[in-house]
Parts: sequence; structure tokens; C-alpha cells
Amino acid sequence: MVTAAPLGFRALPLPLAQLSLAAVLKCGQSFRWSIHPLDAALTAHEYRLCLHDRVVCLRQTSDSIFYRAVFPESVLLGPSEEAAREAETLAWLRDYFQLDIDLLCLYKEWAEKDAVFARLRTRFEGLRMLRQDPWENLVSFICSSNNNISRITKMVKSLCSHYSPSLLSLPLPALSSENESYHPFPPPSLLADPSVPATLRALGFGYRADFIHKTARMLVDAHGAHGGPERWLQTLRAMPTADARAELLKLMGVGRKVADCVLLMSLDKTEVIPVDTHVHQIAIKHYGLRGISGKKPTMSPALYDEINEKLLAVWGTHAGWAQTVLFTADLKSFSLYGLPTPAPTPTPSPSKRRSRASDDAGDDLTVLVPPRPNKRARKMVAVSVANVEPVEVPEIGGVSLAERVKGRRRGVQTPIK
DNA sequence: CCTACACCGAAT
DNA sequence: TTCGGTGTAG
Repeated sequence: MVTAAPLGFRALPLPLAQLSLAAVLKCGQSFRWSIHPLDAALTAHEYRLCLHDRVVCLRQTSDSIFYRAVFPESVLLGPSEEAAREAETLAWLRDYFQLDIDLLCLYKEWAEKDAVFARLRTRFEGLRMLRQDPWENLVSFICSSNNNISRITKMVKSLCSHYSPSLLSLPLPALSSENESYHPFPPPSLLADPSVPATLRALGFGYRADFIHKTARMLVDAHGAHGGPERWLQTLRAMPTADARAELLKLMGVGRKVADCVLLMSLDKTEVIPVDTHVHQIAIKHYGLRGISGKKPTMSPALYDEINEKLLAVWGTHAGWAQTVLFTADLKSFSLYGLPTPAPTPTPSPSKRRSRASDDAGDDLTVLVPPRPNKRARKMVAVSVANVEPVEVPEIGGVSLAERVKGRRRGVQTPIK
């Protein structure tokens, strides 16, 4: 069913299998999108994110993304400036969702290499890694320690509304006449103030309040207050994985797991696999990893590396992407929000039936795929804009992916010891 | 290098 | 108690 673009929206033809907003925006990568149901049956939603100068609004059908940007009340703009803004928004979309990466191509490669993935792939289509703002990503994941998605989301929104002025206010898309105000993510300088720890604690951040404040202070001290820290974080994208990780680990509240999340989700390190206890359990179950000998499931650096190298060998250069796709299916929150909660795949031997999605792969699957040099999936996704001349999207921001990821290989296998 | 333990708050 | 961790001290 091809739907006409809602009023004020532009259409961006894109198959659901290339990008599923419902999956990507709720899977624990980003915590700041607001999600509004468009009908009582919860079959469609509008997603909104406040950037520094505009609010991006998205909707999706089976074959298109619809997008628009809303700006604060300002001087009247001419047609050319309007067009420029349109182009910026589209460019942002392509960059943020990394639309020059062909997800189908990646799924195909993972399925060929990994029987577990091959079996589960149809359950979560369109799951891709975002290319997030590093500063926001960093702070969000400092908040993630010993925490869950629901509370992280509340904390991040609370952080924005308390430390960053409202950019604009917008009526909810449907089912209500209320307004919602939109706040950008606060810059490091605003979180480096001495009053911040007490304030954040009062907001329920707990011990993370000190982490955030100290990290902000470290970055401002080292790189200045006016976009310096943000620019410096961006430079980590051009750095080998191991070097970028070492920089992140200097920050307060940033351990291996948080550092790896930032490397994967905002610093272009596609091969990095953040390892938590959940990933560990699945790695044991399906990929032949050793468990912990003792009783305390405390993750040692050596074990972390072992898991990481093992899964990297299975999935290759985009191992971090593959891990996200695979383990997102296990998220409880996915039963919410009208995602097509994957019906359990019929198992040849239906002796066991469990509720958790990942258990469906069968228990005796110990997959041992020899590591193989992997050619990057870079076939571009055809993109065009309705009512505008079709636009091909060869690369992002003038910099090809090959350029961005160049020289990363060395860091991949480097153990931390 | 590796192991306890505290730390906040919500869920169980 | 446990959890989608990290800093600190041994």
C-alpha cells in the first residue's frame, strides 16, 4: 500500500528491510526520540528528535520514510533558504541512518557465515546501527550502567529539559491537543558547572551524576568550552579503534563496555562488540564460549576480549552491527510499540519452547565459522525524494565510508593487555 | 592482571 | 537480591 505523504512531509522511498524505525529507534541505541502513536491501534507512529536547530519528524510505511523538519519561529525565509534547509535535513537523515550501507547485503553475508543468524534474520528486519552524535552518545551510555532502557530514557530527557532551553514547542501529531516542547542535548560546558552533581542527583541520576560532571569537566578542561569537546570526539572517528578506545577509557564513568558502545554507535567502529552479561550468556549458548568458572558472573577483561574476538571471527568487519541485530530480538521492550513481535519460528524438533526469542535458534547449534576476510557491504541504497528530482546517494557528507573506516583493521584484533 | 566491594534506583 | 558497569583498593 503506497501512501501519499502526509501534509508537510517529504517522501523518501526506502524498503522496510533497509530501515525499520520501530526497531532501530527503540532498541537501546538512542534514548531521545519521542514516539507518538498516530492511531488507537498503535499501527503507526511519528518519531521526533530535537537537533540543535530543528526538530526532525519521521513516519514510515512499508516502502517509504516520510520526513519533515520544524524550525523555531524566525525571520521569513526565501525559497532558496527553504530548499537549503530541506537539503540539510535530507543530508542529516542519510548520515544518521547511514543509508549508504546496504543492510540487505550485510544480512546476507551474516546469514552465510552464521547459521544462528540465518535462522533468526527474518524476525527483525531493518535493524541497523545509527551514526549518533558522540557527546550525546557518551553521556547516555554513562547513564546506562546498572540500568535499563526505560530509566535511561527518562534520565536523558530529564537532562535535556533541565540543562538546555526549549528550542520550540509542537502539538502532538494525533489523539491529543497537547503540546510538547523540544530540547536539544546540552553541550559539555553546561554540564561542567560545579552545581551539576547535586542537581543530577536530585534528578535521580545516583552515582552517575558525578561521572557525567567529571567527564564534562575533563573534556572542557582539555578542549575548551565552545564546541571543542564535541569536535575532539568527532576526531576519534578517524582514529584506529584501539586508540579511540584508549581515549574514551580516560573519561570518568567510562569502562570497556561504555567505551565500546560509543565506538560502535557514534565513532564508526563497525566491528566493535559491546559485551554485557546478556551477550555473554548468548555467546555461551550459541557460539561455544566458555562460561565463568566461579559463581560470580563478574566480567574480567580477559573474558571480555575472548568473547569479542570470538564473535568478531564469526561475523567479520560489521560484527558490532550483527550483534545488535541478533540481540535486539531479545529485548523485552520490543513486545511494546506494535513491533511485529516475532512469532516463534517453527522448530523442527519442537521439544523445547521458550519465551525468549533468541532461544529459538535451537540449543545444539555450536557455530564455528572460520574467520574470512570480508568485503564491505557498500552497495548504495537507491534514494529519491518525492516531488523533488530523484537523488542518488553515493556517499555521506562528501566522505566515503571507505575513507572513514580506513586504517581501522589494526585495532580490531589488538587485545588489551 | 584479577578479584572484591560500594554505589543508586527499580524490578523481583 | 539482581541487573544492560565502573572506580577503587587490595
